[in-house]
Amino acid sequence: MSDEKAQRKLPTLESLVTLCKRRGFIFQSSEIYGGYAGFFDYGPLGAELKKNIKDAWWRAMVHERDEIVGIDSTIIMHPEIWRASGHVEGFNDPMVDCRESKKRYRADQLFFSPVKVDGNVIGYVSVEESGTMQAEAGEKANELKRKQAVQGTLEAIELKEYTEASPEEYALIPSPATGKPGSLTPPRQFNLMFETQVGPLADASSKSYLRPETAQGIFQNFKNVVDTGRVKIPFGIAQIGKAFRNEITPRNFIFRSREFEQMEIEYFIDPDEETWPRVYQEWIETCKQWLYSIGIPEDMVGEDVHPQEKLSHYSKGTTDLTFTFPFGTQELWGIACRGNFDLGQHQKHSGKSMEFFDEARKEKYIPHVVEPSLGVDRTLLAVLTAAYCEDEVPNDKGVPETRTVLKFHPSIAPFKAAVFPLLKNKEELVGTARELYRKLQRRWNVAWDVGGAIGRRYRRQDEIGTPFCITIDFDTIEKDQTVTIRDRDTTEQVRIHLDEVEAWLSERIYA
RNA sequence: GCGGGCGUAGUUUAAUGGUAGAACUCCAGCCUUCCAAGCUGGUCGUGGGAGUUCGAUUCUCCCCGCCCGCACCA
Repeated sequence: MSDEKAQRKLPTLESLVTLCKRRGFIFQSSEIYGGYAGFFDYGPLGAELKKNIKDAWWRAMVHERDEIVGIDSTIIMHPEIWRASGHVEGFNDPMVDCRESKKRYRADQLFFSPVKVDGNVIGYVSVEESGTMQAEAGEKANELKRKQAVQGTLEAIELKEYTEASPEEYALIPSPATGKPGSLTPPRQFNLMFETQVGPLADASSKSYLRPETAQGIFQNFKNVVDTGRVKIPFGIAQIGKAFRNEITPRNFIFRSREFEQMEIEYFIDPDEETWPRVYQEWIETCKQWLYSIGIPEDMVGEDVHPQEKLSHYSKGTTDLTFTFPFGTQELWGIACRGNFDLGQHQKHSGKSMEFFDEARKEKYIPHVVEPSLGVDRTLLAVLTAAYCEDEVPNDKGVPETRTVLKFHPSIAPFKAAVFPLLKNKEELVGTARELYRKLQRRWNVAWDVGGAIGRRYRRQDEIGTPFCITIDFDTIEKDQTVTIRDRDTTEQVRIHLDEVEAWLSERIYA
């Protein structure tokens, strides 16, 4: 496995961006107006690919499972939902910049204290939040006293959050990085939720938000699904939809954008302590298997288990499935055990019971939840990264030429097959090819190409990841009704009878 | 948000204070019996805005976007 990984040649991000533009997968949004950072549009092929990924997920997670149902909730929801979920608070981290060291701190993780000697303030110290920050601050205070050669008794350091500093103190508090006062900015708000207003009057009471995650649409409908969906614990609710985050720095193409699409499941389970670890592990495995099923190689997928101390207070465990992107190994799929935090919060804020009556146990409880959360755009980028391949194929003169191929799994390829008449100026070839094309089109998205030499058409299809190219030649119409089917990855051809094409494709597309 | 670099057609690139040129791609036609062949023709460009100038793609400023690093990522 590690050998395979070492040999795998990752494409550069640039080569992916260029190909996506050239072949109509992904365009920068608002390009004719100079672009708009953090927003991307999907072109004809990208839209197909994205839809195929979503369909594959929905089929595997909803249709092929008895205990998961789907919903489709609104993007704009009651603003109280975001207070209950913690996003109004948590998405509003005040940040502090150090002008000198160019470092940035979260204001609630930066602490300061005046240094007092015999009741006189001789200066300030600051430290970053840590287990040893009290001792650290004490040392810095001692040093300050020594430097200033002040005599007297150093008073106890009382650390306070930087957010509690007064405007006058901002100028006196040193940066932890430089130790010099006056280089820190006041705390500034970074609101990561997009705001909007509902109704034509823009005032405080009309303020609303574009959802920063689809999950709350699920929690918010928990009672509705329980009351109407004939579900029993354990069961899941799935949703695919757009979400919006005002990222400070959108980067890495579609990896982190401001408008993106999520595929999320909230999987509701028994709150006892035995259930969640088992379900959690099952989900990690299920998610991995699904990634493999759409053609993502096992050696490009990793696990990042969050250490206990980094978990939020309500979380019992979080594991990220990671992927080796051109810009590094990054989070793809987050699987989190969120306990009953979300439903509990909504019960508290809405005043409506979120309890579930468990027939088997004859008791009521707020279910706990395991949340596998996956980004559609990130998955698409992972698929592109894994599929991109440059190899060498001899041209008609036998000279090797570079060939760019997207080796998509047939089930998600934008076109499942392409149909060509060998020559476009022979009516019989074109007519027969057209018939086959029409027939296959009823079942799949199929490409049609008559332009230029046959080799060019093959290469074009290679670049957009069409797994099979079917060519109608003179044998088809004059001899035995056979066609050639050329394989994208090997460039090898087989001849099969015209009537067998559909079954032949079907076997390989759904394999 | 900070620092650095960059911005000429879809792509790669040339040139200039005075008509922006090419190759490949793409489109059309001819030709072509299986891997980007050939011939003919065609479309498409100086990121946007101000300023200096008789004249700016070129010089200056602002904005936008992209890339790299830092920071951020509930």
